[in-house]
Amino acid sequence: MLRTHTNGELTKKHIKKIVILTGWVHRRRDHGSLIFIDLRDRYGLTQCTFDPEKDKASWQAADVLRPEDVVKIEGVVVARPAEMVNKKLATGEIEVEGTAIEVLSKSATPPFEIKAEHELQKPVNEDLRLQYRYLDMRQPHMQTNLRRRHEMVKVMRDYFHEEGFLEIETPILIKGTPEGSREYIVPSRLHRGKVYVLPQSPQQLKQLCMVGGLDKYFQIARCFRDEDLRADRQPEFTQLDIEMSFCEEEDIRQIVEKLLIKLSTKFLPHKKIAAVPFTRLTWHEAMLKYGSDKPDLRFDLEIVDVSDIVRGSGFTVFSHALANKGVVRALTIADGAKFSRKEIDELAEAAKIHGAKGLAYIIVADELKSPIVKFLTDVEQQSLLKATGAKKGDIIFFGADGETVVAESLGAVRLACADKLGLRDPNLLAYAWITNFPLFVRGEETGEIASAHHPFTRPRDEDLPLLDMDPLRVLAQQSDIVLNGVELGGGGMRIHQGDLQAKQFEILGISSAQAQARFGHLLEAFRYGVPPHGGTALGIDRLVMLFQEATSVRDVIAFPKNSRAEDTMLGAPSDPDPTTVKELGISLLKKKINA
RNA sequence: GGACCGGUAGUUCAGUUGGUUAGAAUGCCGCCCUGUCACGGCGGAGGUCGCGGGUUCGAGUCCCGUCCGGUCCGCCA
Repeated sequence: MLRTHTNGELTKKHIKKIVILTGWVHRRRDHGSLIFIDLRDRYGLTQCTFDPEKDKASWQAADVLRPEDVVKIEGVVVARPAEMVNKKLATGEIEVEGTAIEVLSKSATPPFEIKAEHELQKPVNEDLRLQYRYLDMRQPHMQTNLRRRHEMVKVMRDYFHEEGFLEIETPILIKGTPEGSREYIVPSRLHRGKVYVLPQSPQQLKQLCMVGGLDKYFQIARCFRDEDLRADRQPEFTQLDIEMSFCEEEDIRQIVEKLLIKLSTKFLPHKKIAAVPFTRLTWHEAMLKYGSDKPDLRFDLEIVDVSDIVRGSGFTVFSHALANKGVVRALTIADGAKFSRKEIDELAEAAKIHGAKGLAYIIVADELKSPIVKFLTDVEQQSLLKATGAKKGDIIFFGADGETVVAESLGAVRLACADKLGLRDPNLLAYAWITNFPLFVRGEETGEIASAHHPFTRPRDEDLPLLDMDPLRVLAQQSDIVLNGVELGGGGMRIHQGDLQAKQFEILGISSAQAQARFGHLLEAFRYGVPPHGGTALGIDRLVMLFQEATSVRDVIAFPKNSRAEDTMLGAPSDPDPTTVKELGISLLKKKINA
């Protein structure tokens, strides 16, 4: 190594030692004759001093150093006088009296300043950060995030190894299935006019690993989805993917729960896990009480159904919604009576984003204050107060519409109120299992039945008879794990019988010929002895994001894409090379589609 | 595909009711300074106010369009 020590390790123990340090010039403080250079690397900062009376040559070299120059500094470790100790630095008790400087690489003035951990910093524009990601990575929060990510993944690997899992790599070039999210395709030179597809998840391959007798599989798996992005969604992302044989759904939850507790106590010892074992809610309960399949359970604020109370109500918004097979639900916010008119309008906007036409409310004071109270009978008013448990000082919000709109809009109002009231405790880890997901949903646009998760999800055994009668009522052996209102991942039991799998394809409107074409490999594999199996996948980017209190997964990914799925640093995606396009036979692809 | 917020110096931002030469901090450059650590002092350079059009005697400011960035909805088996 070019250095004897890093910039984070010198202490009083090293005094009088001759050392060689390397790193970036973080800052230069020039006192006319005496010059201070803060030398920075991943490990910390070390102050180096250059005194013309002690060493003229190195002092002259220090005089022309600029921030971000990469240098090698030789010198002797000396104690700082007591009054000059810097308590903000791990190396603050010493400094290095420089005797020689070698400039390894000069730096141009960077487009933004690199700040140290203890320095105030305002974040610069993210597109600039992404364009100069290699500079942004020098910032302490990025260094911390990426280091913590590594440490968390290390814990996962060690954990699953100890639990008897094998880390198996599945291919990135695979075959597509038109089910599910949009896929990235990769044209093939050897097979002109044909394409590989990048996996949205290794789902089928890990199931085939179970057929292959690997028993317990895990992978830190890169997944690709060509969908629009969000703060917590990237087109390529990493999931902790696991699958096990001869298990039941509870075994999967146990293994994940144990890991999450381990990670939480190791990396967030100052935070409290809200409930161990983790809270469990059925999907129906979650949607009713919290208006979300990923509820933030750091606070209560529950929604109740009041349809029966206002069924005959003179308030037409309520009665019309109920007449149209909708529901009326109420969300009571303790201390919400203090909301201003403006705040209530903001909450109504939050409801409208999710399809609500408005947001009726009642403020509970000495009397009920509300634009709608005149439409409600005394009996209705008293029943509503009883059903909601609202007390003086509270506000009750109402949603009246189709069930989904009411749930989601009141769910959004619930979260917005929690923000306004500061109820989202940053030191609480509210993990929750959302269980018993529906197996199927009706597609909003197509009106056809579609898988809620994926077509390999196993129905609950007791719901098997419903498959023929009323498939939308079938619940799945499927649960999601949620942390503080963010979906970390989900999984459950898979179908391991060919006939049940075939039936499920049929319900999904996939003909046996189509099923054979798309999933023939799976159906064929299911003929040769399949262990009952199940598994799950956790979003590693999201998990690290939450642990680091980052506001975006981009802050825990070394080289993320921007919100338009571009890498502005590399300039990807880019125009293809014409020769390559010819070789790949992309025009053939077009012809095939037109044919 | 849609809604909202933003785009002014390298960076982070301010810019009043439309009014003279568009400011601050920081960074950058130069000079001074031997104990600073976000060093300090003095001086300097640095701007197509995203772009195009319009209204006006006059536009960073108002209007229309457009591009770019971000957040959200749709979408994400």
